[in-house]
Amino acid sequence: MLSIGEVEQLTGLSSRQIRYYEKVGLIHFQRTPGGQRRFVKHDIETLLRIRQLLDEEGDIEGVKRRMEREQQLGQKPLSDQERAKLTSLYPVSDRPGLLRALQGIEVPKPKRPSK
DNA sequence: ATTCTTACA
DNA sequence: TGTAAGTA
Repeated sequence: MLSIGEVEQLTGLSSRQIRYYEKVGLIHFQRTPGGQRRFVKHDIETLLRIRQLLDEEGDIEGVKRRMEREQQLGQKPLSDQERAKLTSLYPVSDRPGLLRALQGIEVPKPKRPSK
């Protein structure tokens, strides 16, 4: 599971935007007992999708309508091509890491110097 | 050090 | 949307 800080770093979205999308009901996240948000692969995809739709639609309502319609039609797994497009719309700090995260590969996090 | 919510130049 | 404030 990823923290909001890691998701910011990974997607280039601000924590403000992430929390706002949740606030308006476009997405919801799991919470730790302490109330902190926890993110999984699918959340990353959805967050990037929201930003993409927001650009196309202009407002939150437009995004909501399109997301509802997609739900009714059923979601399909992202192709490598769609993944590439989704991650190249905006600058991200670690695109290779983002691509791996979207494919479910564990992204190594900087840890304590063990040597 | 991080994250969370609320409020506002 | 950014950011400051006061917590957990």
